[in-house]
Amino acid sequence: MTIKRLPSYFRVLDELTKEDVEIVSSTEMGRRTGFSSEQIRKDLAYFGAFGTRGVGYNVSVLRRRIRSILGLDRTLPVALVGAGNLGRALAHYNRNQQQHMRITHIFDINEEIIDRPVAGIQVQDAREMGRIVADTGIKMAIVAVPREAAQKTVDLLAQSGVKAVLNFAPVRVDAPEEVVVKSVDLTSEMQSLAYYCR
Amino acid sequence: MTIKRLPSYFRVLDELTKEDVEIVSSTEMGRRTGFSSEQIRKDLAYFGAFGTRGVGYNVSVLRRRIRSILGLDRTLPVALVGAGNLGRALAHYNRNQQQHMRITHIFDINEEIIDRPVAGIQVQDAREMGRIVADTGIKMAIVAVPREAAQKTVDLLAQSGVKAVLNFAPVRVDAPEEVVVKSVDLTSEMQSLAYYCR
DNA sequence: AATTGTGAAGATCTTCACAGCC
DNA sequence: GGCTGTGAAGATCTTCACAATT
Repeated sequence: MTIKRLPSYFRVLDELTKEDVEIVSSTEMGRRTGFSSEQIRKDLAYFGAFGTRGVGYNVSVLRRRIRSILGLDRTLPVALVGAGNLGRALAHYNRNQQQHMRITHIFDINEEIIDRPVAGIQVQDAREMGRIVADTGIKMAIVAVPREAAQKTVDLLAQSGVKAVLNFAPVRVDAPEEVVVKSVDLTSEMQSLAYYCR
Repeated sequence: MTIKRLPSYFRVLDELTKEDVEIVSSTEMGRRTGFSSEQIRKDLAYFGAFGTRGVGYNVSVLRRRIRSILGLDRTLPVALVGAGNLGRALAHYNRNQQQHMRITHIFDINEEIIDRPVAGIQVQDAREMGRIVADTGIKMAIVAVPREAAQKTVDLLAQSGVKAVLNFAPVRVDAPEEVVVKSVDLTSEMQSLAYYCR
């Protein structure tokens, strides 16, 4: 709900920081994010009132606050499971993007790519994943394995202490209540868009 | 709303077809998709009643009906714009997946990859995109360009007759009312998941 | 004068509950 | 007896409208 929109606000606040803007109104944030100004005020008020009536929001204060709410004030280590086409693309993408979260471990079962580097990270044997993830205390994982392997992968990750999973396998996966799974199914997205192509 | 869920139903119906199941209840569909049975019945009833009371839904009839609603009874040609890491991964992914929609054109502005093949398709010069998309009547496009180029890319696609866009650039893009844009922002997805990692 | 924060109204989406049909 | 189709109730999400504050 609100959490889903915070990253948009965060991105806009980054833009505004680069533009040396110090104060921003909910209306201007709305113009840049596509959400309504009331929505934005409600969202921000939900975590405590950060604005000044008659003035607006202090960009740097609000940015830091959202960063802290999202837990991005410390760089978050991420495990990537599956180094096929999609997994490798995600690894490269992540390397070129962010500082707030970084893929630090990559796992696969394919003998041919184990020990080889992908985006500067050595691929590790997926059979050791449980131990390594638990030992390093990794809390977030990206699953880019074939659909048949997805449920077992998520089971193992959950068991190893992972709290959030971004799943790219086109299948529904169950997880214990304390683990959040967000699925991105590219085939489904495209199929639903096909509806609008007549 | 309903449209978003149809691809899940479609996938389950494919599974059931492979398992030689002829009749399925909304309860069983719910078990497999994670949606409630009432939800599923409402969704299906919205497009006309396909079930038989006391019995269930005929798998092959329902599958064909959903395929037709989504417009996937003819293979849909798709243009991919941007052949960087992500674009190339999407091209390979699409080649290995589906028959219902196929990437038939790839465009980029990088001279070094124009005319080279990606996933068996020759990359074309993005400066010719408008003409080619309009001439071939392509209605769906995947945008995997840098954020700075996203809005102009969508503008050109919309102008060339595209009706649906799957956008991977991490930025809000505006489009005319008759064009549907669905954005998948991997950074945003990960950032909102970070919230659950404490 | 401008802009936030928020209760109330409105819209949308989901679940409940059961009549209707096989 | 079992399952669909659906109006009504409930829940959730969004917008409206305005008092509070600078």
